[in-house]
Amino acid sequence: MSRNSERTREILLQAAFQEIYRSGFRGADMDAILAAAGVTKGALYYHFDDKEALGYAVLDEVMTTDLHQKWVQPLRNAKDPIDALVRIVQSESLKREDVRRGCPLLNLSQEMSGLDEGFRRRTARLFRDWHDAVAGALREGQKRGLVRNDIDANETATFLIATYEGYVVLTKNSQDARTMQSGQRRVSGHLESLRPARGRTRAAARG
Amino acid sequence: MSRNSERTREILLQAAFQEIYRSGFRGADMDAILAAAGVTKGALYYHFDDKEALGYAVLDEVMTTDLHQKWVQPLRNAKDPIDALVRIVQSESLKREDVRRGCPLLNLSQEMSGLDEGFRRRTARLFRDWHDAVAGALREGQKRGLVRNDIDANETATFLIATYEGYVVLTKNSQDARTMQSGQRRVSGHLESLRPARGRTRAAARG
DNA sequence: GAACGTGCATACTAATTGGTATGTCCGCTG
DNA sequence: CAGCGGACATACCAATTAGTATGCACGTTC
Repeated sequence: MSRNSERTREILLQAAFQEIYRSGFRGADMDAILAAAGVTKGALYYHFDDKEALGYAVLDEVMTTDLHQKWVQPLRNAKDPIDALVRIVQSESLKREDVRRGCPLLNLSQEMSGLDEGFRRRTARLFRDWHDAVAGALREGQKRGLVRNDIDANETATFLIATYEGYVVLTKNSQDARTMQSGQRRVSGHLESLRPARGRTRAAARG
Repeated sequence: MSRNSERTREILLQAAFQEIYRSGFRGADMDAILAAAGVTKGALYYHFDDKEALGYAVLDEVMTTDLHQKWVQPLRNAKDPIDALVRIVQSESLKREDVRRGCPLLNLSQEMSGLDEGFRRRTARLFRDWHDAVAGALREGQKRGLVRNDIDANETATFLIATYEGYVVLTKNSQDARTMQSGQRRVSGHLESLRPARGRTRAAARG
């Protein structure tokens, strides 16, 4: 039954993602993953060579998919990129559990990027995908006159992601959703400031 | 020999800080700390009850001191708070090793704040000290006409720290100092924009 | 100078945990 | 229907590592 095999693998990946999200990669307990997945070690080590390979697969498959669903796809062909960005930022969950656990990508990057080059390359790729989705949307908006032309799309995308993630970090620490709300207002406000000055002005000072 | 006792304790704290900075708290190897400190287990467990107590002491003493030296003291009685803030931001090390390891406080907060309330309270206290130092400097600058009055010192301080730390996170992941340089320009630029509009404004950020 | 407590060294314990070796069910193929 | 390999389950191993038990040097005190 090769079909159940794929299903088992997927269940393991999801369980591994949750466990890693809870405890970090090094703190993730293989037995806890197995218990959550409802399988045993034989199944896990049949599908994955070792813990590292499982972690890599979680990044390559689960977290890549989540990032694309949350950021890449909504920005691709968005009617107005700034509207779309504001919508995504405002949709950030403020539930206690989500606030306390923070951003899965940030967590994993922060924990592993200095220790394991395989993890670093993968998290870097996801951050780049994220950055490229935002920067591409901004550039597309510039072409269509929806975004000011005097800003650098790449630098602005990095700034937006840095600020956003910075607030996620502070919120995870304070465990106070108001920190994140403040961040949402700030980032949304900055996004609004990227709209072209309605009326005239096409050539502003280039920073 | 009570004097050597204090010295041993301090050496242990410094070694523990370095090891935790390298490997995280849970990844920190007690034996590695002992080797670096040049003492043995008897000494460590004489001064600290367990690993958790050692971690708490590192936060309460080593990291608190570092934060105060880098942020709190330079901002206390600074001639111009914005000048002082820009100076601190620009002084961030761009050396490969420092870039790769990121911010000690952020690392520890990120790793432990969701898992251990003792760690969370301590990192939250440090973030609050940091925030209060920045916000206090901004408020003092407002009183003295060196900072715009139409900004909220608390919200601005949180924004500055979030953005700064966000760039640190991205830099740690990309391992490219240019990311941090971009962040320094952005944060410095924002700091300059906080000066009161007085006649001509908009001093450019120093490259 | 003998007792004593501080400050530390050494050797050991025990639990956690990633990984392996082996067995087995079962559907498919020849 | 024989047997063969894919897809697991079970039991075990071995290394790491936080923590403990004990011993001892040495200066201080009475």
